[in-house]
Amino acid sequence: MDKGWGLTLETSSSNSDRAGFFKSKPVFGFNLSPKYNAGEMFSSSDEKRSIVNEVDFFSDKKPIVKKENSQGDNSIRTDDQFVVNTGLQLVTANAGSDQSTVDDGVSSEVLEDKRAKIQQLAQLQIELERMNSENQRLKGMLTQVNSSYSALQMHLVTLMQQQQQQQLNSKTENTHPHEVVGSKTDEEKKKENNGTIVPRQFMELGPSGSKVDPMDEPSHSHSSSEERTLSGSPRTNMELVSRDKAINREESPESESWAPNKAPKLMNSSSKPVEQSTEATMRKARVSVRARSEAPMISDGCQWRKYGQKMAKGNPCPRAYYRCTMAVGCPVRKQVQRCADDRTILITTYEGTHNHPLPPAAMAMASTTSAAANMLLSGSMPSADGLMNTNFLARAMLPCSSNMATISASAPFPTVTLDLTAQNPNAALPNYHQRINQANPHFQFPLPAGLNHPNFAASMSAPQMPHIMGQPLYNQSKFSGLQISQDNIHHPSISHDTLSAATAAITADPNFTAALAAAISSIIGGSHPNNGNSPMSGPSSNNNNTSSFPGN
DNA sequence: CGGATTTGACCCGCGC
DNA sequence: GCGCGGGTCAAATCCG
Repeated sequence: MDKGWGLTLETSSSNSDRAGFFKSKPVFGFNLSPKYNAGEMFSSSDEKRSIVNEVDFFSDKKPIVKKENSQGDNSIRTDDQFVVNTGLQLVTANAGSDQSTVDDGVSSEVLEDKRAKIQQLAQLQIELERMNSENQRLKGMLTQVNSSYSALQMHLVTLMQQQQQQQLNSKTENTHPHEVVGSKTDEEKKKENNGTIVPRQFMELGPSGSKVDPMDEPSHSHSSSEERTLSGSPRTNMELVSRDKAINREESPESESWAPNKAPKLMNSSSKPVEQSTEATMRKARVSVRARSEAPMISDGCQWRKYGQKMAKGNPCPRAYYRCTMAVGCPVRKQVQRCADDRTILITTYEGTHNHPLPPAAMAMASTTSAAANMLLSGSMPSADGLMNTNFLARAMLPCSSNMATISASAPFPTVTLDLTAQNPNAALPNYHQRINQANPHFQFPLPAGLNHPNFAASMSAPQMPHIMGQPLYNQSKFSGLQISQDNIHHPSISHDTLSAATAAITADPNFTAALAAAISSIIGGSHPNNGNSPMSGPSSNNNNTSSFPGN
């Protein structure tokens, strides 16, 4: 008979090393299921004894005590996740009372010993209750802090944007009060500026937003471009300016050829200048998703039309270009390319914001990319601010995440990279990707040991992004065939509720930082796999499983 | 026949 | 100025 009283807590999960303190379910490696079948916590014995069959450690109610003959090991099994091996051979809680059946052969010493053990058990029970309540309290505090933090961040970003806009407006008025909009070509502008490119502000919000976005109206591209060169923003970013020109070029024909409904938008532009300008800058921000998939394209709920394919330098796999066709003139595009080093990895880069209602299937992804773009805009403030804002995002995510998302706020495209492919991004990073990022100035966030991205800008983690994206990454049979190895998912069990909460958080919150942080927090809370009934499973007409995928 | 895809050409920015 | 590379266009082609 094992009289050892060492309380061994065996956990079959690694959750305990992952801030379990703040999780709703597992606390200290326990799954706080109200019912603990303690029938197995008693060692086998030939002796009949009254045993505690059920112990409700965490309920307000007293543990349920049943008299029952039972045999078992010394462990407490909890919802098939954790096993608490008590090493105890417990007898009834009121051992020695009339209701207990004690073997007459047991000595008084043994009885006292048992009483002591029972007291210890009770103390443990109380302690667990205390910890549970404390866990709940801390969890609530964390939630509150997160929300407050997000609100503060948003407020700060808004203030900075307003301030920037004020500066922009004042400078525009003071330095070029009589410029005629739309009267000069880019070439003329270059000549006027001695061929130099005048830096401009990344964001153009506020009253000056009455400027027409070049991507919305080709005929205004020059004027808009000119106004940008006149902006005289304190920010000196040649790349952004250059990129803007490229965008002007790209968008103008696009608007002519496949965006006939841009005219109404243009007419609204005067009434909603901010939206217009924001969309223009959205065009620059990108969200890149790296995921294992043998399908030609991950299904994200939107309809895409392929408009080009190019061989990219440094990657034998061609890069395919898609644009959203769910609405005429939708500016959203995406690039799909297989990783050069590991062709099972599919790199999908989203750019832009949808200008149309989205089906539920596409909401999560679209909101995420849109919000990411928003976030990156805030991270594109003048250098110090940009750094700070980007740190906001990472810091918002880091408390609950570990390693797999990257912010590259540097030009030419500020990009958020979500790596869903491996636990160790160092191993997963393709050289191609590294090359891209090596060219960029970057900074890095502190991450758990061994999980940093040495070549990425700001790293943060989102191995749970499949769920954040509302994408049925576990279900490849239905649409995309997207393969996410469970080995590569830190939290292989994500509940549908969690998914919903995460998706809702993102779709409801235009701010990527807050939304993503909330989503990750929610996901870290743990649960079980989505069975593939994700909203992402909606029909996507032409976007999937074609044989034309680059690299296939 | 209409829509989607393919693919060569083209444009533009950038670096040398 | 020239070449390279990324991105897009659009005619040709494919496909249901």
